[in-house]
Amino acid sequence: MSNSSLKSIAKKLSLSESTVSRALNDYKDISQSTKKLVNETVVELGYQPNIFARRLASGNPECLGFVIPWRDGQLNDPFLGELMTGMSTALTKIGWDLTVLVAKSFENEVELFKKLSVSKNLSGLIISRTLRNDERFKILTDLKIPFVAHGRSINCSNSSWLDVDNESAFFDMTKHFVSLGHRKIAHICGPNVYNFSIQRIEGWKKALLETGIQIKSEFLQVADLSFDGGKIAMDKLLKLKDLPTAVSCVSDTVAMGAMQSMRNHNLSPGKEISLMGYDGLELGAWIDPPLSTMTQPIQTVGKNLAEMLVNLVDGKKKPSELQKLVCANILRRGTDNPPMTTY
Amino acid sequence: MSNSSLKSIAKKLSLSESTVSRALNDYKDISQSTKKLVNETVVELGYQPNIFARRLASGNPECLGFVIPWRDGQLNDPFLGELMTGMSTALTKIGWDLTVLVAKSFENEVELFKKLSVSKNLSGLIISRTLRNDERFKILTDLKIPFVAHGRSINCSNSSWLDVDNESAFFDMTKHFVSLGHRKIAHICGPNVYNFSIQRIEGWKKALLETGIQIKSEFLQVADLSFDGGKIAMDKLLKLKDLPTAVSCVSDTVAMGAMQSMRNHNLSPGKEISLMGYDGLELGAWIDPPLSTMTQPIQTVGKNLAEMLVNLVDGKKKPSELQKLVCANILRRGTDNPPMTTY
DNA sequence: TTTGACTCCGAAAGCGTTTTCGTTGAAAAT
DNA sequence: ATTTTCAACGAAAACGCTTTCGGAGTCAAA
Repeated sequence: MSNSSLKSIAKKLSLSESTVSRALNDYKDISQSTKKLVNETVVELGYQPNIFARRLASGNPECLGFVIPWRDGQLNDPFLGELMTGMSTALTKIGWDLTVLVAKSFENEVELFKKLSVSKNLSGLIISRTLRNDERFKILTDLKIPFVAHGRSINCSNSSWLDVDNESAFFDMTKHFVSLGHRKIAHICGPNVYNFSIQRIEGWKKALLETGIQIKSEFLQVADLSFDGGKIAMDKLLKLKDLPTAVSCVSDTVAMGAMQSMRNHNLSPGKEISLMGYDGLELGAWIDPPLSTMTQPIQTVGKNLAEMLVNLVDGKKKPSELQKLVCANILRRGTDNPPMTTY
Repeated sequence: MSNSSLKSIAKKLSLSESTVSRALNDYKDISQSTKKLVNETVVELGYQPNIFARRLASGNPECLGFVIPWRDGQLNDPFLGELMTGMSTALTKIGWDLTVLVAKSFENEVELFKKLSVSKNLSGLIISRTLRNDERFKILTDLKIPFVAHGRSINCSNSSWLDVDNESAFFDMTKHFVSLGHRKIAHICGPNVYNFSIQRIEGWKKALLETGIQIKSEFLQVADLSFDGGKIAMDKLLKLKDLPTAVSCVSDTVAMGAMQSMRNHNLSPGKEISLMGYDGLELGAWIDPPLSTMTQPIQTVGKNLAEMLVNLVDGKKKPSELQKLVCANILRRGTDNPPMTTY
């Protein structure tokens, strides 16, 4: 039971090991009847292949690496669990493994890539937190390491990626404010090193443009992707003579900082000024008032990322053929309301 | 460079592969001089061993599995990233891998254990979210799978674990309230299926006992480990004729629910009633007023967990010799203050 | 009848390590 | 001078699977 090998199955069926192996791997030069026979004895003996022998012989590590994002020291990504669960469930189905890698810095990450390219311990890599101009795309491509990125970059057209449609998400959010009656809609964006920052700004702008609202440059504030960043940015907005009635925030964290700033100015979030975040953090529901936001199906994203990478490794698809955009959805909680005075 | 093997090193040094292998593994029947020579050519050729060949031959997977906690559907554990980073950094040092496993249910988890015990793909397991009476301890022991638990259980004395000293943490928290002048100190605990719930209650009780404060049963409220759970529990506390002046909460999440309840009753958290959470969630600092809490060094915990398991796998220690208690520290933010009226 | 095509399977050579066991030569002991 | 000891290394068999190649057998086409 515990130590069943190809040999034991072969002996039991009076077949050769190679036939059994090819039967298990669904080779076409094995008859259906023996395949059936082999599969039956496999379950009977509780056979599980030795993955290390298989990986050694086949040259395929059957193992995907997920590079834990390190930037900003913001390791406490609440989505990691869900994301990795999605990946893992997709992989266990086909008997592959998911291993995690950490890089403490950019240099560290590149060094890790180089090591991997010679050791070939991993079939492919999933990277995340992509930058506007992310060198990793070129580096990994040059090193011939198959990878798919969670997020896009300026130079990702020949690579494989999965991303949220940031632009349409913030287009939708802004349009939502418009439909509530808002006309003075500000946006707190993130640092422009991040690709999604730029795209989210674009979505906001596009919605205003389409609605015929003039884009006022003072209504666009850059913030660090942190609570304090959001607070500082909102402070600036509140110094304007002509205040916005709604604020679209690049992330929930930033939005919560913005809410803090509003309270400091004796304003009630969602009352004098509406606001929305992005990410769908659960904790946004725990504050008062609960933060409206936008969500995405993280677990599905993880599953897709893994599946895309497997297809890439198997050579079934080219990187440029594996690009996927998913949608975010508005989650109304409490901070998106009609303006108090209509203009 | 890319395809250097033991053979290439052996050829270059006019040694046999076996000698090179033993030199690399620091066998004592290899002279210091050749060891030095081998190690030099290793860096020169950029040699990296094929881990699959090594794992096949040695029979040691050199790979640890981390079972992602699934209970409560509460996958969004903000600590996962840090925890796994700690584990991974400890493992990369010795060339081991960390792979993640997910189980959707208890049955699913047991099934996974059984598979692992025959496939032997992993050297050992790290489990977390331990229950008061956690069957996994016995199951894994019976299956002879080396493991270390993040958290204790009633039957863990012969197993390896690492846990926070929950009792002294809540002892400290309660004593802290006492030193601020509080005498009416309630505790919102978690479901008693969790081991830490019981221990935290003990800490609270012990501190009251030592201070000579009578323990009132109505000052102990059970709550689900969620925002809503905390809210409901606090609602009950606020129905008492004799209100507490301080509330010790089993977790930050619960504490935030409690704060919501207080606001609903027109009470300001940290003013009429002080309260503290536990976990050190960053977001506790983002709300108003910022939540006082207790923290622990998660990354170190992850590192320790991995190191303990490696020692266990190597057979250097017995499970019962690998048990570690770490301390949590008070983090004052804003909700722990002296009582408004002294008694 | 011969040739060819096709199906199904076995033999055997890997994959790159580890590890046991035996051997060699030199130094130490007798 | 002979034996014993010991340090340092090589030979070779594993580890359990994959994959190429060729061969046997069957059947239809020539």
